Amino acid sequence: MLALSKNILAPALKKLEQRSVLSEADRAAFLGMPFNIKSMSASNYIIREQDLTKHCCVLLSGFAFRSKIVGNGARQILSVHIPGEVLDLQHAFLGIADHSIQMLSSGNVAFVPAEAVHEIAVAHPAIGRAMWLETLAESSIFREWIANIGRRNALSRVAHLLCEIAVRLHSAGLIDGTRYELPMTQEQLADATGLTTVHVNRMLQKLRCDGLITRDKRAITIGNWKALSGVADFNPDYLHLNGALSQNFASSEGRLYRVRPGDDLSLA
Amino acid sequence: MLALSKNILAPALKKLEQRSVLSEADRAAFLGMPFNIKSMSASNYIIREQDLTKHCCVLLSGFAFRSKIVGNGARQILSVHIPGEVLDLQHAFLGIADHSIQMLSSGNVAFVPAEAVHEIAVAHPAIGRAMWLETLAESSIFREWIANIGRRNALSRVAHLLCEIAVRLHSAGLIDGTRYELPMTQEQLADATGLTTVHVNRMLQKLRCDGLITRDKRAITIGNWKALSGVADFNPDYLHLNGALSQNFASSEGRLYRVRPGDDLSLA
DNA sequence: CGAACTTTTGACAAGCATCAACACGTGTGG
DNA sequence: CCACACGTGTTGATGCTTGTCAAAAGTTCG
Repeated sequence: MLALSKNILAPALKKLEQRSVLSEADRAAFLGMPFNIKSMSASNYIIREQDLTKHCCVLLSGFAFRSKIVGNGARQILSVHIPGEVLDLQHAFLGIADHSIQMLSSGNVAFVPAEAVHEIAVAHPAIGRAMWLETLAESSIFREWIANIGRRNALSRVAHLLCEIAVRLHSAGLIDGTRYELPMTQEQLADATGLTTVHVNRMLQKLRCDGLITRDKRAITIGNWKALSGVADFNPDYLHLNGALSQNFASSEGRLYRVRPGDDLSLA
Repeated sequence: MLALSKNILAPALKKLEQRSVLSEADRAAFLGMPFNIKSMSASNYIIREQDLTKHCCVLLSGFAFRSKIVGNGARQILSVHIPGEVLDLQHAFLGIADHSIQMLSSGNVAFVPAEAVHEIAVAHPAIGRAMWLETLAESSIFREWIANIGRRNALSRVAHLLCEIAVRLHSAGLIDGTRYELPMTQEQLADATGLTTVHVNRMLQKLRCDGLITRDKRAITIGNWKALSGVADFNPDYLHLNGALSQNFASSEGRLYRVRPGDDLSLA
C-alpha cells in the first residue's frame, strides 16, 4: 500500500516531541518521509535476525516484540513495543539485524527507507538528536531488563513487566485508567522474563490471589498499583519520561547504593 | 589536571573510526574537545545513579563497569568497559543517571563537558553519526546480555562473558594471544551474570578442569577457544565489529529460528 | 464441531542459592 | 618481622526456587 496521507507518521513524531523540541520545518520533514504501509497479523516477522536491513519501521498500530534464539533453542524476548514507537533505528544504521522483530498482535507498520532516515538526520540535526535520544532511552530499558532478569525473583519480574507496560501506555496516552490490553500469551511473558510458562502461570495466579491484578483474556487490570509496583520493585525513572509521570508511578521505596567493603566512595 | 596534549582522546577517536569514516576536520574537532583528566583507583565512582550529568567520559586506561542496585540490595552489573571506550553518551543526553559507573581497576578518565559533545555532534554530523553508531552497538550488547542471563545456564553465562571480553580486547588491539587481564573478582563476575559468587566459583572450576581456561590472579588464559565459545554459545555478530574478526571467533554452530506453532513465517 | 492454542494442575527433579567455615594472599601497623 | 585484619577464593551441607514432564481443562477460530 502506498502512502497517501501526510499524517500517518504523526504518532511517531508526537513520541519524539515528548523528549525533544522540533521546529515546524523539522516536523514537516519528518512527516514528509517516504514510506510503505503493510498490514501485518500476529506473529508476522517485521525483521529477522541476519536480515540486511534497508528500512526503519514505525509501529502505527498493534504491539510488537524483539527476540533472540539462543543455542539450545530457547527464546528470549528483549523488549515489547507499543503503538507509535519507532522500531528500527538500530537496524537501519548497523546494517545487519542482530535479532528479530515480530508482531504480538495484528497492526500496521510503516517502512521508511533507511537512506531517508539518514538524510533527515543530517539535514535536520534536531531530528537526528531526537532519534538518538529515543535510542538512548531504549538502551536504558534494556539495562533495566538485565537487572530485572538477573537480580529479581520470578514474582517481581512478572510484576515489573506489567508495571512497565502500564506506564508506557499511559505516557503514550493509550490508556487512561488501570486497565489495558496486553496481547501476550503466558509463554511470551515467560520468554520476556527468563522464566518458564508454568512458572509464569503460578506467578500470575499469585498476583491475582493477592488482588494486585486481574487478567481476563488479554486484558490486564491493575487492582492495587502501590502493592504491584512494590512487589515489582518498580521505579519509572529508567523510562526517562518527562516530569510528572514519574511522581505518580514510583514505588514507595527509593533506590539506594549498596556499599560493599572496599568500595571507594569518593567521586574521583 | 588540565588537558595538555591534543592526542589524549586519540584512542576513543580510533574506536569511532573502526565503524565510521571521518574527515580530517572531524578528527581535529574531536581531538580538540576540552576535557579534564582524573586519575582514579579501583571502585571509584565515575558516575552515580541519580547524578545530574554534565559530562561525557572517555576511559583512557583501566577497566570500568556499569551497575544498578535493585530493591533487595542485590547488584547487577550491566556492562564492562575496556580502555578507549566512550562511557557516557547516554548520560550526557538524558541528563539524569539511571545507573552507576565505577572503575574495576585503577586508570585515567577524561571528562568532556556535555555541551562540547552536543556542539560537535551538530557541527560535525559525521561525528554525531559515529557516536550514535557506538550507542547502537552498545545497545546490541545489552540485548545479548538479556538473552545470556535470561536463557543460558550458569556455565554458559560465565563462558560467554569471558568470550565477549576476549573478542572486544582483541578488536581494540589490546591483546594479541589468548591471555588477558580481567580485573574482576568472582563476586563481580557473579553480579555480571546474575549468579552468586559461590556458583561462579564452581563454574570457573569446571571451565578450568575441562581445560577451557586457566586463571591466575586476575589473568585469564583461554586454553581452547573452540570449546569455550561452544560452551558459551558465543557468536560475535552482536558486537558489530567489522569483517574478519567475526569469522575467526564464531562458535561453530549458527543461530537458527525457533519455529513455534502459530508463528506466521511470512514477512508481511 | 473439531483442531490447535493456551491455561492450569500436580508430582517430581534439578540447578542454583544460602549459610557457614576455612584457606590463602596481601598489606599494615604494632 | 610477626600478628592481624581484610578481601578473596574454596568447600561442603542443605534447601528453596524454578524447571521439567505430562495430562487435563478451557478457549478460539475456521
